[in-house]
Amino acid sequence: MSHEFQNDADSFSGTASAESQPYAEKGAAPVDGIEQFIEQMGMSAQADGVPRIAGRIFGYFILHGGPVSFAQLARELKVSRGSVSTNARILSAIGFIERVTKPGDRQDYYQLAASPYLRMIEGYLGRMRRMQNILGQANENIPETMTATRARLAQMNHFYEVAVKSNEQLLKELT
Amino acid sequence: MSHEFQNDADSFSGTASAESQPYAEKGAAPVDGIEQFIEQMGMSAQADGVPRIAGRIFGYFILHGGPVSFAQLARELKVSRGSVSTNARILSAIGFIERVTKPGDRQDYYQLAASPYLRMIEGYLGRMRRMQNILGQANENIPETMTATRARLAQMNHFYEVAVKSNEQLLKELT
DNA sequence: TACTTTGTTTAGCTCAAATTGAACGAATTG
DNA sequence: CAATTCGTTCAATTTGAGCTAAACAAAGTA
Repeated sequence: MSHEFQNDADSFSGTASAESQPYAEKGAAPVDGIEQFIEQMGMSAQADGVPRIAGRIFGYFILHGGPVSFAQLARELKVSRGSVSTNARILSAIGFIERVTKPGDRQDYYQLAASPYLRMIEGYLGRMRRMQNILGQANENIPETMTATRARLAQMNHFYEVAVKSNEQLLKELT
Repeated sequence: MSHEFQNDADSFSGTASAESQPYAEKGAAPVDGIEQFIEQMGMSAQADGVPRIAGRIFGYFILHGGPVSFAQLARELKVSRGSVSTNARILSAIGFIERVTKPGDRQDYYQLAASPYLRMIEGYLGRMRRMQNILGQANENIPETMTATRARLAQMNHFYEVAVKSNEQLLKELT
């Protein structure tokens, strides 16, 4: 096995090994670091406008890393297959996780992407450039006569230019 | 007047000066750069998980800058006083706008804050530190034996450390 | 004191997005 | 070919948040 996750290599919670469920029972509060982390990632995601389940899945992969089957995700996170389907697709579209195949296994497997954090920065950059776009339009459409307004827009644009450069730099550093 | 906004110094849309309403009539699409910018800021905010009206108010202030009365905001953006109340409070809590008073005037006035963009970065920093917090907890609660997991968490933490430093640097640059 | 103006708060409506569950099609296996 | 298994999709439900309108409190003004 490529990772040393618990004695049960296929599962956090040992669902496969019968009765004992050290955490994640019912709708109870997180009972240990694992559950807690996953849950916090969910909350965090939600706060950032991302579906909570996507956050939980991402959290799960940060902890687990290695290839995890679609079914296992649904089982361990206790969500419907539908949710796993959509949210895993979201995550892999962003580039946080990626699909992998196991020869002779029909199931879908996912694993943590190589550098999910770079994608995070790329996300920021995307939003900033979108803002610069809006500013560009404003610059075209707002009359010359409104000099103070145009000055503020220019200032705002300047901010984004510096910020974009800074994050591009950061991206390089982390590569 | 401290700003050269249209001939009507108190209003974008000249509501005060009777019938003409060059833009912003009914629920119609934006008809010029001003309206368009405000609306795009609203959409942008919404996409970032911020109430749309907060975004529109912020957009309004980027364009207008100067002290604007509470009532005027509600009137020109065509939103309820309740919405103005809550959203202006949000924006001033973040530090994007600030309340000012006019002697002998009971109304609330708001104006664009001195450096709203710095606050934006501070916002990023806050979220990143919150993530580092979560990672700190995980580091405490996750058993030593799960070395690969802990390695991934450490890597994640490293990312945030670098990112935080980078943004602190950016903050300095812009000050 | 009655009346107006101003901002906040609260209850309720609306709307969008998340999540589920079931139906479905594709692939596999017996 | 039946019977499973798997992932996607779609309809329905739930949830939550934004927004409004109305009630309200505070602070003038007549």
